Amino acid sequence: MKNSVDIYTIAEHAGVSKSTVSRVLNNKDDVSETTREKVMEVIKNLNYKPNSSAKGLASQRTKTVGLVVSEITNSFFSMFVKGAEDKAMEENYNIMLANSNWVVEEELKCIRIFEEGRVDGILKISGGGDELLNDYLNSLANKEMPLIVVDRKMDNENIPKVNVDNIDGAYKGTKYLLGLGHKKIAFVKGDDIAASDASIDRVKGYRKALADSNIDYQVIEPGFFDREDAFTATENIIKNHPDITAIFYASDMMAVGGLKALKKAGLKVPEDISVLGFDDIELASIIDPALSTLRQPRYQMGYLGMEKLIDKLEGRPEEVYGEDVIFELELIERESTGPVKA
Amino acid sequence: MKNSVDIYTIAEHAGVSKSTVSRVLNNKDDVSETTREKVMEVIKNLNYKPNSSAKGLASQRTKTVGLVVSEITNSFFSMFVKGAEDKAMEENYNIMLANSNWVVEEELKCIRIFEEGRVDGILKISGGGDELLNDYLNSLANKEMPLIVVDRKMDNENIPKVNVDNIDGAYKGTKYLLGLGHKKIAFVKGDDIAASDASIDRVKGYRKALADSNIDYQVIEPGFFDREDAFTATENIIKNHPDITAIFYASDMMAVGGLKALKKAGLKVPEDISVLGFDDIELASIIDPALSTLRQPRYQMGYLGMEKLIDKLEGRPEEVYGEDVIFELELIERESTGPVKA
DNA sequence: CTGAAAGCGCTTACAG
DNA sequence: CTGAAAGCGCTTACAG
Repeated sequence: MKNSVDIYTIAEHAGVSKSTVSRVLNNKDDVSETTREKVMEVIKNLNYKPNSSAKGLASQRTKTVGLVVSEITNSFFSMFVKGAEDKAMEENYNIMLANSNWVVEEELKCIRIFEEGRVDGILKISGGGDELLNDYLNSLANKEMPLIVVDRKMDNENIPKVNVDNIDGAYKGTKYLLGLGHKKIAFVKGDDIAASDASIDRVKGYRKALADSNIDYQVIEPGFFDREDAFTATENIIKNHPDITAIFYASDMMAVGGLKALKKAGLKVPEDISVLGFDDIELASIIDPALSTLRQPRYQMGYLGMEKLIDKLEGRPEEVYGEDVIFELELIERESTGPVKA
Repeated sequence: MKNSVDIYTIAEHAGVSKSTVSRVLNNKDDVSETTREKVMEVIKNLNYKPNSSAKGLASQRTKTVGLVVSEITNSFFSMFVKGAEDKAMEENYNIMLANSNWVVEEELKCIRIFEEGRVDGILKISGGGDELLNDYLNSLANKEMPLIVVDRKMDNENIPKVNVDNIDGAYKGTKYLLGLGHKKIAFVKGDDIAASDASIDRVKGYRKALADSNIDYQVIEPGFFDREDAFTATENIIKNHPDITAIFYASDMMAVGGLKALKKAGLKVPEDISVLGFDDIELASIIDPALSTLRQPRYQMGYLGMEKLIDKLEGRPEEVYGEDVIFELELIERESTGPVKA
């Protein structure tokens, strides 16, 4: 069962000891230039590939991180993954992928497997707001396993977070609509129970902006972050509040459902009614009319989350990764919003 | 540097030897029921987690497979990943993810890392048609590393493949349009150089269907599998061939670009012109009008690819995984196609 | 059904 | 700057 070419083979061919080979492999600086070159040449000639299990066992580090995502099929999430992946590649870390499909049990299962020394740390992206899971994550973080959480609130100071300011984002969006002259603005919220208080915070931002402008009028319909539910929510809104001139959706996907309902009702966007989304998913710029929205820098968030994790794993000072980072949402104006009708 | 609780700790507490602990851990059948229970209990009590590096080193197997994808952000590809992931989970295999971003060098880099004993086998999804890469894959397959290729042609009998019958799919689509009474059908092809001969084969299918129906009329425009290029291609088609009544796009994403061009030109779909896509990406059913298309069973393809790989890794008989599997495309009728105008 | 022993391929103090 | 030796935490014939 012996591997054909291992570190010992290299040592023999180069006329040195295994220790020395290991040193050049790991770029230790206390090796003479001539030995290093000699060893490198043998490595190249014999096409030697270090065995990562052996390395992992001996060094107690695997140079791989675990990535937990709720749903990789959704480009909203895969954009985080891509950012994280790119950073990992840069730093020569590998990624172990776990797709939880929104199922808490699966998420736990994945994390447990990660704990089997397969992984030096874990990057968790979004995910449900389950209590059981939270407890587990907390216990993890307080123990030995480095953990970073992206796109999600967590009440644990030991877990560095990368997130977005949802209150401010919704505030900004509402203010923008107000600035366009809209006075009757409906809000289609997501799912109150869902992850990261995203929907709750967005509702807060909407309300705050209205209050700051002394506007009493407010209509909030639940769309559950679902396209079809948002379709229904939109039908309800235009039926019950025909005087409304703008609808702000807590996600682009819901806005897309809304657009369809509006079209069905014969309402033109943005001439008759303005539509504002949230997230800036790829679809937002593809759909017709292109959606105005609040952009969430998902690639950067994933990238930064991975950067923090690796900083931690590499033992860099806590100042560089310990602080939470909260990104702002950027307003993207496209075709679905316009000034209120005179 | 010793781990607090290892197999030896368990052995001590249970009053047995490490060998026995290892046996129950690996579900060997030659352990008495009483010892097994005793050991299991200790394992549970001490919350023991086996160290996968040690396991990997000793057993020469990591129970993880490498997944190479071109672009995880694209839901077309992530659907394969999800299928593969689900199957891996079922079989208790882990997934190491590598996103090549379409860059051949990165793809090679990923595969090389996988070779460092991190991975028992590789599942390659789509990807470019580079010669260098092909050679490398061939050399891999002929050596020790199990490899399965999904959504891609490869001239190597030692590499089991899971693919789709593109010629037949395009044939079917064209026949469908013909059946609707269309006689002047344009085809927007993809990228001749791209992976898997997908575009080339689809063009073949289109031509074959026309030939079988004794129709000489044929118009082929390149759209490079790109939305914007397809937009331009569509403008060219309607300008140069105003008598055309249907356009068949080699991908849904191109069809979406086409829809936009058609709308801009004031043409109604499907009243004035029918539009048929290829792939059945999520967007196809979201867009308005919903796209008729040929469905590629990506989830199943990913799932089956992983199944084959694991069958191979588990040493199951070659009959169960050695054969290539070619799926048919399924015609999905939605709103963008209709009978030709009288 | 169970244990002792060798070994998987590396890293890492320690000594020189 | 380099080598010998111990050790990382498992698995796996081998023997009984």
